[in-house]
Amino acid sequence: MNSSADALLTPGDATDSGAQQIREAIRDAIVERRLAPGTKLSESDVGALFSVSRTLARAALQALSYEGLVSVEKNRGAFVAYPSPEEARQIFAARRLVEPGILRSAAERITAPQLAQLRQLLVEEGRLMGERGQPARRAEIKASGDFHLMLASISGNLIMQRFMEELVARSSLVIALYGQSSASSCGHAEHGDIITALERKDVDTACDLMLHHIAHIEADLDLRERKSFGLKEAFER
Amino acid sequence: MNSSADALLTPGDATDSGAQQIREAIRDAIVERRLAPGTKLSESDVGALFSVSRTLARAALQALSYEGLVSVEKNRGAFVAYPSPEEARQIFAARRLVEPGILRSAAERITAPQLAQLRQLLVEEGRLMGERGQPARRAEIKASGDFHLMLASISGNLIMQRFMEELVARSSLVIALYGQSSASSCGHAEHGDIITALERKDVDTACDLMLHHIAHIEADLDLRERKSFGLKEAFER
DNA sequence: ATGCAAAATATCGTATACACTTTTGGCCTC
DNA sequence: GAGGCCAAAAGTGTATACGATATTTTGCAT
Repeated sequence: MNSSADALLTPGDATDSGAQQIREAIRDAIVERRLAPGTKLSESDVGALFSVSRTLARAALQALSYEGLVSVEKNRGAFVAYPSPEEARQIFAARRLVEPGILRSAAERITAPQLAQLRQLLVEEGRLMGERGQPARRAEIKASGDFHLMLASISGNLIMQRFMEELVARSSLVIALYGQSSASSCGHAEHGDIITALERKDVDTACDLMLHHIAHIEADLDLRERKSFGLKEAFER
Repeated sequence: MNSSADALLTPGDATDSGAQQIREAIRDAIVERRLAPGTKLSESDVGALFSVSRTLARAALQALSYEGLVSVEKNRGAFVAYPSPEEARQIFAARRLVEPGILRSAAERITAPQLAQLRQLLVEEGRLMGERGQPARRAEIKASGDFHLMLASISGNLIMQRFMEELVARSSLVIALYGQSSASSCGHAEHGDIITALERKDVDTACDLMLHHIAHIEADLDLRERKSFGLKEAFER
C-alpha cells in the first residue's frame, strides 16, 4: 500500500511469462502450418527448442491440448492435433451455430472506426491474395481468420471471443489438412459482402452471407476418410 | 466411430490421471458452492489436500483457469473465480447466443429414449426441489445445469458440448454469487415446457421457451456493483 | 504514536531428479 | 526363417529443490 500508482499500469494478462509465450509460439506454428498435424511434440525437444525445462514445455502443451490444437495421450506424448473429418464437421457446425449470433451482437455495437478497421483487414487480405507461394497462402488463412476474430472482438463478449479464437485456430488446422484448392480466395469477396451489408445495417443479409460463407469454406474441403493413415504417412515421409 | 447411444459420458480425454481427477474434484466443489468465490487456492494446500505434489495441484489449477473457474495471478496465486457483473452478463449473453442453436441441433437428432432420459432428469430435479436446505439447493443448481448439458450432448457436437459445460459451470458460479431467491425453481417448469415442445417437434416454440428460460434466470440475479469488496472481505475474515 | 523502510516469511516460478510406462532392438526358441 | 520373449533405452508422470517475487512483520526515526 505504499509507493506510487503502478497498480494501474501492469499489463496483468500474463499468467505465466514463459509457458504462455511458448504456447503462443507453438500455436502460431500450428495455425500457420509450419507444424504438420500428427507431428510428435516431445517435451524434451520443445523445451530444448525454447531453452526452458520440460516443466514449461509440458505446461504449454497442456494448455494447447485444452484448445484442441494438440492431443496428449497418456504415457505416449503430445502430438499436433489431427482432426478427424467428423471433428472437422463439428468445428464448422459450431461456427455456423455461433457466428450469426456474434455477427448480430457485433452489428449492434459496431462503430465507424471499427468498420474502417474491418475494411483495412480486407485490403490486407486482398494484398496477400495477390502474392504467390506457400507463405502467402499461410498468411492468407491467418488473415481470413482475423476477420472473423475481429467481428467477435467487436461483439464485446470476451467469452465468445475466446471461443471463436479456438474455433478459428482449429479451422485453420482443418483447412490446412483437408483444403483442396485456394479455399480462402473465394472467401475474400464474401468477407467484403458481409462488411457491405453491415454498413447498410442489413443484419439479416449479413447473417445469411456469413452462413453461406462458412458453408463455402466447408464445401471446399475434402472430408473423405483418410483417418489415421496420414499419421503413419507423416512419419514415413 | 459413433456409438450413438452415449448420453452423459465424460469425454475421454484423460490426459493425466492425477491432475484431471483433482480438476474435477475442485470443479465440482466450486460448482456446488462448497468453495466460495474469491477463496485462495494455494498450490501447497491443494496438493496437501489431495496428497499430491505441488506439480499436480498447479496443473489442475491451470486447467481450471482455462475454464474460467479460477483466476491465477502472477506471483499471487490462484483464487476461485469471482465473476464481475459484466462477466456474468457476458456468460448469459453467450448462453442466449448458443443454446437455441444447440436446441435445434438436438431436436434434429433426438430419439425416444433420449427424450425419456430428459424426462427422468426432470423428475430428479423436481424431487430435489421438494427438499429443503442448502445441500438440496446446490444439487438443484447442478441438476438444472445437467438439463442443458444433456441437450448439448444430444446435439452430438462435442465442441459445443464442451463449451456448454464451461458455460453451465460458470453460470452456477454466477447464480451462487448473485442469485437472489429460489432462482432455479421457476426454471423447473420451463424445462418441462421445453421438453413438451420438443416432444411435439415444435422446435421454434422450444427455442422461444429456452430464450425466456435463460432470461428468467438472468432476471433473478442481482447484478449490482459490489466490486472487489468481497475479495478483501474474504482475506480479512 | 505513526509512518516508512528493511528484513523475514510465505508462496509462486522454474529447474532438476527419480520412478514408471512404453517402445525398440536383440536373442532365444520353435 | 519367423515369431515371441526379455532387456535396454527413451520418454512421460510425478516429486522435490532452489531461486524469485510479493506480502507481512518488525524496528527505527520523526
